[in-house]
Amino acid sequence: MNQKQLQSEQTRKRIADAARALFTQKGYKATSIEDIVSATGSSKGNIYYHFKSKEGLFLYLVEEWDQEWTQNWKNNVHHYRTTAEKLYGMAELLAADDLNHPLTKAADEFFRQEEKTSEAESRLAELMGEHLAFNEKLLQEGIDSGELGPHDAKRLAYVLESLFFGVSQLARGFNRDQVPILYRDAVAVFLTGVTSQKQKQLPL
Amino acid sequence: MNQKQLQSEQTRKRIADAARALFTQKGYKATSIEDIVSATGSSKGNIYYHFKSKEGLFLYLVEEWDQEWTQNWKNNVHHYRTTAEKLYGMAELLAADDLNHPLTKAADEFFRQEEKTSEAESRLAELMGEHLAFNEKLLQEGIDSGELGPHDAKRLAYVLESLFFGVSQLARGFNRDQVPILYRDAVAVFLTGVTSQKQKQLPL
DNA sequence: GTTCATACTGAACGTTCGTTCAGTATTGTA
DNA sequence: TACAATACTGAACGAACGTTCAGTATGAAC
Repeated sequence: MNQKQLQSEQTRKRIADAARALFTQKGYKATSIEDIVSATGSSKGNIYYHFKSKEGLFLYLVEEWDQEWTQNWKNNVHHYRTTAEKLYGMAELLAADDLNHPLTKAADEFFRQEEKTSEAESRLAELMGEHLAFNEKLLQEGIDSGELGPHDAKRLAYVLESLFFGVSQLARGFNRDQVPILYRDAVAVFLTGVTSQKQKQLPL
Repeated sequence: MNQKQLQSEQTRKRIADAARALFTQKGYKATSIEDIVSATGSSKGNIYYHFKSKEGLFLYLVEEWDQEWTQNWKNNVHHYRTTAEKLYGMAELLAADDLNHPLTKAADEFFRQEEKTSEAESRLAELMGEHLAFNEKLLQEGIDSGELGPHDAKRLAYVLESLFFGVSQLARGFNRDQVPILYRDAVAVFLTGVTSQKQKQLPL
């Protein structure tokens, strides 16, 4: 790779990283291109050289989040045996990222505003669906193995998603060391709520 | 009361109601004064005659939400005996209001944007604190009576708040009849998670 | 019927926003 | 060194925003 190509890629990354932090902090609408200019030192035009539009930049970030999260999970999943361990693992990973939940947060705001490309709309819906399917699969495995009670995995997936989403929102106002505690509390309550009667020895 | 005063009050209410629906649907920033003008038929100037500013209007709505919720709760609380019933009751009330959670939703977005009066900021923080205190008190009663296990009520209050907040967000994309199901599922999981071992007969 | 406070209008304002583009700098290529 | 492609700049744009205000309509008070 060229020096030029390398530098270009670094610039692209610098913009993406700054935008990611800003979107997470301030939300989609409240983050302006000017904010990103200030945070990066790049010019306005340069941002539009690297990304098609504000929406395109956001969509790129969401895809990136999704991939990072998937990768991160794959790297760690072999540490966990039971569903309980997996859920606590998820909580830990989510708490560690200060950007928290990869999809549902800024995406939610973006989702409900009217003006957006139908391409962006459908892609986001797709990712959201995949994410819920991931939750459902994890829970279904726990149910099948008898670790969790005979619940409806699809409905539980919504509850779990709600819980994690809510925690990630509430955690924004917390001190850094309180965040993992809230995540763990949440998972503990959830797990006790769904674990089968036969095996009620929870970790922690 | 005069005919004029009455009509003025009706106009004020018409503006407030429309604004409430719009803020809930689209969020704070994405709702423009022009949107409210379109929804009410009132003029821009008239909105500023009745309310100090967009922020003032929003703050008024939050106070109104808070009062309505408190009143609604007081009207219904005598139907519920146990903590479990109270939580299911809360879920039902929240699900019934399509505006859902009175404080945490649009307020969260409003909260994290920088430009806002310090008056608005502190008032919002105050209301949020009261709301968490309400959760905590309810849970503490359950713990004291032995219905719930010996948990930390303050920490549980955060978990419950997260759960309800998450559910209210996720529920936005749902069909009307699915919403109460999600709320009930959430409370069921939460309750099973926190109920003491001695009395594991849950309602539902 | 005249007076007056109240209720309301809508054009205009100053900002801020996302986006564009003509032009410049920098680097790879021949 | 000359040329071309890529990377970047920043002024300028039109649209949208929250807010203001001089002016008008309306019902209450006398």
